[in-house]
Amino acid sequence: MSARKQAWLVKTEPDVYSIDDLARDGRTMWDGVRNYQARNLMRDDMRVGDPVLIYHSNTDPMAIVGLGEVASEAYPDPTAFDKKDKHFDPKSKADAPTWMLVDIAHVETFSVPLERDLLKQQKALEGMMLLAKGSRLSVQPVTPAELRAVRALAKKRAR
DNA sequence: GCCAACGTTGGC
DNA sequence: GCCAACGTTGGC
Repeated sequence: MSARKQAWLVKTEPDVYSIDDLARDGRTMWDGVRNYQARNLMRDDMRVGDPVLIYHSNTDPMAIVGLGEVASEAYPDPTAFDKKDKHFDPKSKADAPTWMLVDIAHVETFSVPLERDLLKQQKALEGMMLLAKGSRLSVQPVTPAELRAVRALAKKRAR
């Protein structure tokens, strides 16, 4: 028996890539992450099949909008090698890639987005990294209790 | 639009 | 190695 899967949360700006885009694509390279801590989590700690909450940041309303799952092992982020890409990084070399990513697959879109204000009201989510002041990490671990609370909330709010 | 929090860069 | 300056994230 495998250990309980680690759960995650990833942020995305819906203007750039939304849960609807993910639903349409089925799965996608989670590219463009340029933060070492976030990279390390994807590279070292994510496992295929881990659940991933999808969060819309920098938008109105900000909300957890659905669930995905890790769909690949980590591999080099090709956008780092592409001069024309916004996330091009001349320091990342093909034989020693700086930036790694995983694929994320769509699992479900919550019928009602779980807005940040609502999340903040949940006792069970008090310690959630997402809700901490100044928390900017775009790939973050989620505890089993937090995942359970979010899924329960999604079910309760479903219509 | 503002700005706090945080990460990175570069001069020394 | 320190730290000031700068850039970015992202909530408000």
